[in-house]
Amino acid sequence: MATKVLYVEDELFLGKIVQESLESRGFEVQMVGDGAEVLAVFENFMPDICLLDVMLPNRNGYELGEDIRQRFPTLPIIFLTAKTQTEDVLKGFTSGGNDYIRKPFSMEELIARIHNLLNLSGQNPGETGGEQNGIIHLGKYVFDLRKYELRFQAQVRKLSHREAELLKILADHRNFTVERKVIMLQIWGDDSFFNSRNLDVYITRLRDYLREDERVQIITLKGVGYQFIVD
Amino acid sequence: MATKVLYVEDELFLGKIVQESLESRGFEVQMVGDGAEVLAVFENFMPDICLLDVMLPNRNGYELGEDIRQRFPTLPIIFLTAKTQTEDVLKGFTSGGNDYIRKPFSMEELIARIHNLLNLSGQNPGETGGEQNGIIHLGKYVFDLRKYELRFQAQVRKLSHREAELLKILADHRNFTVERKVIMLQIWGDDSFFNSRNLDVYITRLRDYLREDERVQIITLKGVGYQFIVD
DNA sequence: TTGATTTAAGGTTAATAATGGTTAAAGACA
DNA sequence: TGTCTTTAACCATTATTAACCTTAAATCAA
Repeated sequence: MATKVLYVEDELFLGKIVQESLESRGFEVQMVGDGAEVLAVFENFMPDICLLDVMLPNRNGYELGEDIRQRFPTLPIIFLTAKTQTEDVLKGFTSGGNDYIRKPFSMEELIARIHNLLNLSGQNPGETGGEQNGIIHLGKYVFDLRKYELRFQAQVRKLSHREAELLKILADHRNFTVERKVIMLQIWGDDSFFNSRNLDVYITRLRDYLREDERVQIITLKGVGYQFIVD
Repeated sequence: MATKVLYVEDELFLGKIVQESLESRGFEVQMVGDGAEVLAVFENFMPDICLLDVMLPNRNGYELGEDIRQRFPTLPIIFLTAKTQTEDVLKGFTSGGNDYIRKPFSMEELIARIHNLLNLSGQNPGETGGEQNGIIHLGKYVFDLRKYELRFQAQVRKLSHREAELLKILADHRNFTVERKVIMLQIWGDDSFFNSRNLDVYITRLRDYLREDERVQIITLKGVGYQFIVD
């Protein structure tokens, strides 16, 4: 499922360029030219993230941001500010959005910031952590489900079947508790393994593989199971 | 008015468990065991959200999802996928639902995702204080619920599962009274522990951990419970 | 009513039990 | 053979129990 972007922009020419550029990267973009129409759009387009130009014809972008924030408290918002905006306005908006970008901006920067925000609010649904075509983003790591590869920067580590199974289960439930017995049943499917130390061995290995990014952690809930934390 | 959930599930045993669990949290649940009957149900039960098992006897859950989506474009849909589902099927469903959860899932996760999609705010009562993204500020301390970390200035203390559970209960009720038996039931869930000194041991530990800021205190109400005071 | 005494609840610390972590070696499989 | 999985042995951490100590409320005597 593509990440949905609501993009509020009155300069249609710039808007089209940004929209197409985002779409070419796999985002689903809904562009709105008039600030007054925005809240109506939410009726049939629930975005994963909002991009708001602060200079809008009918309403101030910051006000709009506050309205959105009130209705959807966890929805990430990025403000786009013209470089003529004064610092005072910037200061004033500290309450509102999650990020802002000065125009003119590069698409690289915009996309990086979108990814950043979507990865940070880790409890959003599904692919917020980034699953697409069997690719799961886990902090600075990339886990390729099909190839059983765990990539970090330039290095690629081939995972074994068991390693991959376990990592997949953890990743599927990231930021939630997975009971030990659930993992056991899913991987070994057998009660007789319940006193084996097998799972522990693989947990140790994954922790070792994931050591480079401390925002990725496997937390033990003794007597219960594990929690795979990904910021 | 209770949130209405339409739950399509052919495994009746699992279904009953999930249904009762949801009902115990205040949801109104209509369970349907046969995919072919689903659209008829909408005649007299208009849900706020749909839970669809993708492996159904008469129809594919994804098809069903598309039908529902067509008739009710904004109705949130969560797919429940069995572990045997292949990745291809997952890829195929990109058009459909708003979220998916792999079986087996925890009720916590299911409920969190339902809340998330419906934008229902706090599933935990009493978090009016400074909680955001699982971060609770307690005087000069910062308690990270997800990472089980208690931070004070530069130092970070990893909490164990029990320590974190207890601190969370106290923090959720900060500046109010929590009865001893409430804590006991929530953490140990068992009357037989009522004469154990277990809770006292953990209270001692938390007091020790929280010693640095005297505006944070755990006060004993003898014969009743505790009061977690945070200025 | 006041202060001493009793008593039950909780505090503290150490010991024990249970669970998980780590590492290496043995077994299984291709 | 070489790689992956499992087992085993040992270590570390966490949870629970136990023993003993402290405190606050309740009771009782004057």
